[in-house]
Amino acid sequence: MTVTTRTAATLPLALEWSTDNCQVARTMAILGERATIEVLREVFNGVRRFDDMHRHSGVARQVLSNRLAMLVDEGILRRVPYRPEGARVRHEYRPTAKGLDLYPILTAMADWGARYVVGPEGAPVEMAHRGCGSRVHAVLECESGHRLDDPRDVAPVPGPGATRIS
Amino acid sequence: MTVTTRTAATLPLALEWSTDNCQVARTMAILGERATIEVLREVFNGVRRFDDMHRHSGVARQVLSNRLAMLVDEGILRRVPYRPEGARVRHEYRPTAKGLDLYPILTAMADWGARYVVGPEGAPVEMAHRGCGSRVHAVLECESGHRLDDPRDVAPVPGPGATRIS
DNA sequence: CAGTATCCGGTGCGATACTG
DNA sequence: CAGTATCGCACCGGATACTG
Repeated sequence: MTVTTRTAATLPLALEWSTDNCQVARTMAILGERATIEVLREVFNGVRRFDDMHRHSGVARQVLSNRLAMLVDEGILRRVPYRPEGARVRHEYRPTAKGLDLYPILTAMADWGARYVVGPEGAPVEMAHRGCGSRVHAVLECESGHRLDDPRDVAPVPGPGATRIS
Repeated sequence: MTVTTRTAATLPLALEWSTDNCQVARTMAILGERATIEVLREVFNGVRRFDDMHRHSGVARQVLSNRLAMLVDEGILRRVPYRPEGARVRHEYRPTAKGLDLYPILTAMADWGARYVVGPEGAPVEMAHRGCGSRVHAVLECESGHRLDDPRDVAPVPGPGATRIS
């Protein structure tokens, strides 16, 4: 036994389970590149056209092009054609439902970052409730309705897609 | 005006605000590398010794060494010496409070990944409430007590650390 | 305005070998 | 067992130039 302590004896040990195809790692594989998170921030902030994103974020055009294509390919953004009056057709990038569902992830990162990685001047960005204007945070809740304020009450367990290691 | 639509007129336009030092990007800079998330998963799963992590995760020794040092340096993990009886002193890596506070991020990613990036066999990993065993999810809640089930009710706004552009 | 083509540098990561 | 040293490749990302 190499693992020293486990709080609950019913929780299986990680060493007995494969972590291949872990959905957290897969999610990070999509979001983890630096340019990707910059592109997403622009889109969620309402900046949706190529050149505006380029100027505002500073991401190189080639990289921006690559990331936008990848995010469209993943179904996180979609290209929407529109026509400014008197001009030819243009495209803008908007989040899909799958893209909007990234908000809990971005909010959780904004919360953690605000607490641990920003200086005394405060966080550059916050999440707000459109309805009432209050700040929004990501909180943990279990399906029995308990709210988990202490992260030590959480533990990863193998899901239905886990595979046992010999 | 290059931005096409905004739901609430009170929300400032992103183009007027610098996104430098955004805490989401900074957080991603720490967590975004592939090996980092693998290391964190091992630690949160209770695998805390170097060689166990190496064998179980498949991360190369040099990379594992680098990531562990970085995470200790960031205050997310700490090295804890211990002595198995009859052996010389060893070290294990444990999450700090700052590290445990990553749970909302990891849970939000597990939720999103389970919905969008895993096959029909189901998610390999889930989060559980130690107290009652129920599955744990990350939900959005505002400081006025509203629960936000629709991510379209969220909008990023400049925080106290934001700086106006010219 | 909205990209693509091409080149190049930095580095994340894997593999192998070595140390206390 | 728990790392460090070294090598090499792949790839992300920046800069410049070109196209419809």
